[in-house]
Amino acid sequence: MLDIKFIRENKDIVQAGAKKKHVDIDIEHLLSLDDARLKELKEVEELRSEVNRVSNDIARNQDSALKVQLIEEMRVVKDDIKAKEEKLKTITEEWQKMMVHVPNIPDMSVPDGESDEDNVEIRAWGEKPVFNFTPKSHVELMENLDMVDFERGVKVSGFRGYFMKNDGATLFFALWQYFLNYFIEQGYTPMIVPSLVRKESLIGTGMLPQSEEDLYKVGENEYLAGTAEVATMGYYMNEVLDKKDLPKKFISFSPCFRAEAGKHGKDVKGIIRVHEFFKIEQVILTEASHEESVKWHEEITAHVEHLMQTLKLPYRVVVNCGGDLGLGQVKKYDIEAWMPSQAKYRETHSSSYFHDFQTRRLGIKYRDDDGKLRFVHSLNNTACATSRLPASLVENYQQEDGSVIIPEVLRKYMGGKEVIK
RNA sequence: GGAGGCGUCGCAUAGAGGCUUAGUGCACCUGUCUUGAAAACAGGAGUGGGGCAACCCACCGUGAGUUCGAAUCUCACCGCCUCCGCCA
Repeated sequence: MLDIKFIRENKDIVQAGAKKKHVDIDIEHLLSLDDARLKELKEVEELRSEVNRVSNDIARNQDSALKVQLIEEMRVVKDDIKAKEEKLKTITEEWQKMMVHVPNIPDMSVPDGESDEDNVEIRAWGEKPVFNFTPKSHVELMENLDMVDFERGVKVSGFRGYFMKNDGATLFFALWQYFLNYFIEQGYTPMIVPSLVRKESLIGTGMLPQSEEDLYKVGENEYLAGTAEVATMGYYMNEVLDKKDLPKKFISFSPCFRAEAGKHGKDVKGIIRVHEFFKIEQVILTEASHEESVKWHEEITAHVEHLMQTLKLPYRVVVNCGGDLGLGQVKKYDIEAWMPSQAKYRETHSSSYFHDFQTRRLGIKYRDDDGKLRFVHSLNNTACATSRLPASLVENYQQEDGSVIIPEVLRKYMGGKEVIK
């Protein structure tokens, strides 16, 4: 959510930002709606003020005939208030509906473009492996090594269901351990967070109302979150933090659920696109400064790049174009790991910053040195998404006989094992 | 699941339709005093919104309602506590 005052003072910038994100919204109309809202608000407040004043007079006055007269007068004013309040409510609801659809303004450095096709590579790392045989897909490799069972996964869980087993299961655990330990060393607070969340955190993070179809709804008010970001951001909802405690750095683990509506034909095979997976997520809350946000954005991206390098997985970093940004995102990098069987990079991490877009909705503030309350800035980046990361890993580390070498850094978490065969 | 009790300004408490647009204590900020601090004394101080301003409006878990007037009464919801049951 943007501040209405900010929108008012920067309507051209906000409108241009929406255009860059390919979001269709009429800021001029929002502002005329706001004018109407303020006009009604003023009228209602003036009437309420009158009622307050006269009510006090009634209480203090001893003349009972005058009291009766005043009460009668107030009865009329009250009806007037009721009618005006009704009107104000209607306008305010329409205003709010529009406000939650106003996108955050993308950074100057975000390239123009419509979809992920238009994202721009800014750097690539690692030697893509050269095979003197045709590389197998992670599906074939994992099934042959009995690391995964899709058939029974579908039997039990439905479309896109899967069981991880044997070295497939321990590989997940190994990655979690390795990533978690690294981030704890970096001063992050480890958390296991709920996936079952109420609406507030989803609206607060900007997942609702736009992306309702991507979520599983499991109750009147409860949904299954698609990322640990949701509950982690909800953690400090409606709280005031101490500036000296900033930045807050969380490394959060949770199951993640994605309905993947409208993507039935995409990535049907394998564990690239599934309805249920696990994720370790970085979440940062920092003071309200663009420079701080940019600094942390580079840092949370660098952490992941470092880990990819220690795993010796070839990857590239792209800067997402305007059309591929979420509603609240100012700028986003995707880190894409090399998938030999597809001969292309696939997104494994997504690193973004939001300024105070999320925290304004969630009510997460801190008291600044000048004594003013400000909304903190928020950022997040994937640390480790299992299943996508292990899918890339087995493909890059495969050998001609179908076995998979375990990256050195993970071996200690897999009982010293060097090869899955 | 059953039965009771309770959600008040950072914390702790008072308040039970109009001397409460919320009192008191602790903590906090500013003075006086002091070499400095502590103590004492005096004053200040919540959040959001509107207005150039004086000032006005809203907020006592959330949302509806009764009333000229609601922290206070009614209803629903959310949460917490105690006991019982069930499960681990």
